[in-house]
Amino acid sequence: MPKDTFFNLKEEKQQRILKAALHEISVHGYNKASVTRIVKDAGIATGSFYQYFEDLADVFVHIGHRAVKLKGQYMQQELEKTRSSKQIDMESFIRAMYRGGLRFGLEHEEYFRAAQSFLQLKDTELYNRMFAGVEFNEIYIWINQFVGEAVQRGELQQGITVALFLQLITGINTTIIEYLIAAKPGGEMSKEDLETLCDLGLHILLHGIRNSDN
Amino acid sequence: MPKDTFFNLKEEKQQRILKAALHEISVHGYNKASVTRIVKDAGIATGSFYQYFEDLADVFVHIGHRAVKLKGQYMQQELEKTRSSKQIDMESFIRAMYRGGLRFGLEHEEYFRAAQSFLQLKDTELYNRMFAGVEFNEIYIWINQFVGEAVQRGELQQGITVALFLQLITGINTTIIEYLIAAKPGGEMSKEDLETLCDLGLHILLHGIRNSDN
Amino acid sequence: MPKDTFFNLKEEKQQRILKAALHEISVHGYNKASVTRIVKDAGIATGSFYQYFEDLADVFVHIGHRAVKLKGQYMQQELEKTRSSKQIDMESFIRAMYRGGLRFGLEHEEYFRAAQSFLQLKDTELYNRMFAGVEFNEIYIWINQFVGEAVQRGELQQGITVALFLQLITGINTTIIEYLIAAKPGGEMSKEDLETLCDLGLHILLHGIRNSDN
Amino acid sequence: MPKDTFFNLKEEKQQRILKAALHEISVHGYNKASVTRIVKDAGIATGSFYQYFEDLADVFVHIGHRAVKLKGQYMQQELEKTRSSKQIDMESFIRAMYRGGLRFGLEHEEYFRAAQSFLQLKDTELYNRMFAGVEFNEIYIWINQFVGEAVQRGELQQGITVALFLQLITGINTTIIEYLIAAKPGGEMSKEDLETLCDLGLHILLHGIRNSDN
DNA sequence: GATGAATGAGGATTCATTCAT
DNA sequence: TATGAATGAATCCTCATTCAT
Repeated sequence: MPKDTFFNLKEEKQQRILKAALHEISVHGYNKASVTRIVKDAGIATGSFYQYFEDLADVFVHIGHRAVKLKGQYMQQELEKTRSSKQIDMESFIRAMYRGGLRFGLEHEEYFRAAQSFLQLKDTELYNRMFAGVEFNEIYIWINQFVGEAVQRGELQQGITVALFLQLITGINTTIIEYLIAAKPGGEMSKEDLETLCDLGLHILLHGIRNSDN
Repeated sequence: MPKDTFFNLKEEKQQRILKAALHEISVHGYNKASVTRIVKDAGIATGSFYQYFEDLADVFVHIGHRAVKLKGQYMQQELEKTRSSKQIDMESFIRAMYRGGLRFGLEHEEYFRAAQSFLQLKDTELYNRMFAGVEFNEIYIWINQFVGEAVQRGELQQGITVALFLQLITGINTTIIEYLIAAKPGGEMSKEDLETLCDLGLHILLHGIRNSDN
Repeated sequence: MPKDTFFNLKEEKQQRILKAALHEISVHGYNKASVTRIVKDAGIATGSFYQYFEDLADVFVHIGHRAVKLKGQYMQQELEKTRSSKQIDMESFIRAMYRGGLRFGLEHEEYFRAAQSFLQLKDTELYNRMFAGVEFNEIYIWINQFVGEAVQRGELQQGITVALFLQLITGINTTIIEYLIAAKPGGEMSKEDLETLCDLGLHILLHGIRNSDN
Repeated sequence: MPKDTFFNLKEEKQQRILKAALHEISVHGYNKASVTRIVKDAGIATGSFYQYFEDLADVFVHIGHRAVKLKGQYMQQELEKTRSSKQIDMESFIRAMYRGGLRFGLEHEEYFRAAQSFLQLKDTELYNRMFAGVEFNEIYIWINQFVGEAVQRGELQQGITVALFLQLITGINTTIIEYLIAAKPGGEMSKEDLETLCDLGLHILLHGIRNSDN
């Protein structure tokens, strides 16, 4: 966790530094990220960096936590749009998870990239440090509960667990986001097409990849 | 591309070197891969390495190509199982793509890991070098054609392109493989459960994540 | 020399700071001593440190001076035990020098360690700064005079100068102290053995290392 | 221990590097020694240094071992001068130890300084690494045996152990050497005075510091 | 006087790549 | 062709010292 000295900084400076660090990971990945570039980008001295953070891993874990939290907020927002009715049905739930994840990825490409990089760390000590306790965030607890019950009631395909459920949604999510990002540079995809594409992922989650109208 | 000197080596030595390089990427990821470790593992001199390859990227691109080719073979095999009838229907096709990819990942975990690492490189010069021309492999040409036609006939969900179609299959594939690999150490999953899980991915591709029997 | 600001501090705070600095040198040696650790240990701010002292060397010189002065006091005390008779003979004198030094080292291990560290600095600018003027302390003036006269009267081995005389006593002293300190942890040496050992150094100074009874 | 790559170097280069490292320690002490200065002084690349040695400590341990060995040789030489008679008496033995140590210090001032620096490390892991096994050198085994027997026969002052015996000789030795080195710059001490001074230490070891003719 | 954030030169160490043998 | 020593820029990180508050 960042040291107190970091949190004592003026908000603007904190943001500047985090932005530089986030940018660094999103571009070079966690493994090739460089303190030197971060401090140059943030306009601070090398020594300062180490007065704010224990080491490189420290900032990254912090950024990871922010990413998880932020994505959680996006998902929560989407959930709230539907929660007018007390009971939330599975389809609405999946839609909220998916849409939240999608908006998060599209509106925060750098966080999305960083998160992708972190996921590569699987099985490392840092990965555990990063995601330890994360599942105990408000929203994630709720998700766990909801999906867990659905699994028990047999509302989901045989074999799906809570973990796998989320991974599948995230997987489709990621695929669509990557595709959209890749498409952007060459022609700025029309609003319509974008909308179609977003719905596509959701549709696949709900009905499979085939067009069953056929 | 590896230099001629590499291909002139005895088959066994070539394999030894590639195996070492593959192992290195699969363990440390492309970014942290080290020439030093590779040559030590392969039992060759540092200098020799540079007589076989332009540089580190060179081996990696080569390995990437092998991975793509190998995966293509797995998919082809699956296709051939169904191709008894001249006409192949969409469901059989999807099943073949999916099963091929799944078997590839499970039987060649190191290639799978390496490939995951390469996918992280998106937008880099190396990524382009790696995947340039790949789509012109025999099987991939055929896939392109088949899917292309299906898209035009509207057999797939609105908005799906050839590229996206493959990415989606690969995405689900990857999610399932990761899940299986992660599950292994803690309890050796029964044959049955494994089978169920494999089918699950396929089912999702075909019918969505919900249990529509409900 | 410490700045006035230092001497204006409450006695207790001065002591706290000096104690921290002394501890630091005694543990890490002059070369690896760290301002950071000192201020943390003393419970003051980094900036304060530089309001009290010119720099790190400044505290150290100060501590060195205190060590010299303190050791002088121990020697003086021992001298006074014998000075009942106006005339002090050479043997009594040597005994006093030796015993004073020994007690100083054993009762103030940290000062002893620090002093050892300082002696390593020979030929450096700091060393000169440290020991410049030291010989003009009350007791040292007297010693100089006494030994000087003894040298002139030929009461000491040919070739001995005042400086060498003191260095030799200190040398034996140090050897014995180091030996005692090293012996402590493994078995708590009996009072008797300790006494024997202390006398041993003195005996060597007076009669050589051999047992001349033989 | 230095790596093979180091010992494979041309003798001249090995010497150049060791000389640079030795010089570095003798001037700055072990604690402030800098790889950068060493490589610059030796005229090699930073990277090369780490192809020869594990790390800084590695060279230093090596140099320490050389110092111990070299000093042993000096003592052995002196012993051999006397060993015409089969039996060697205690006085001749002490003289040999003392003279050997003295010549070593005077003819190899840098090794002497380095050794002084190493002795400061007492109680550190490096110290143990440095001196582990050293006592098992040919000459030191012999010394141990000889002194051990003398102690048992009561030929030495009550309370002296083998370890203490050597420390005392070394202590006097060091004092004299330091004094001589300090005296040099201001006037190059006459051959005679130097001789006198050397004998002085020996005399003290044998008969104490007083002139007992008086 | 007191504080503690800011600084940046300097520390050890790594590693892809070259090159002489 | 095979070798492995040589290179040096780049890595992360430390720490005495300054300075604005």
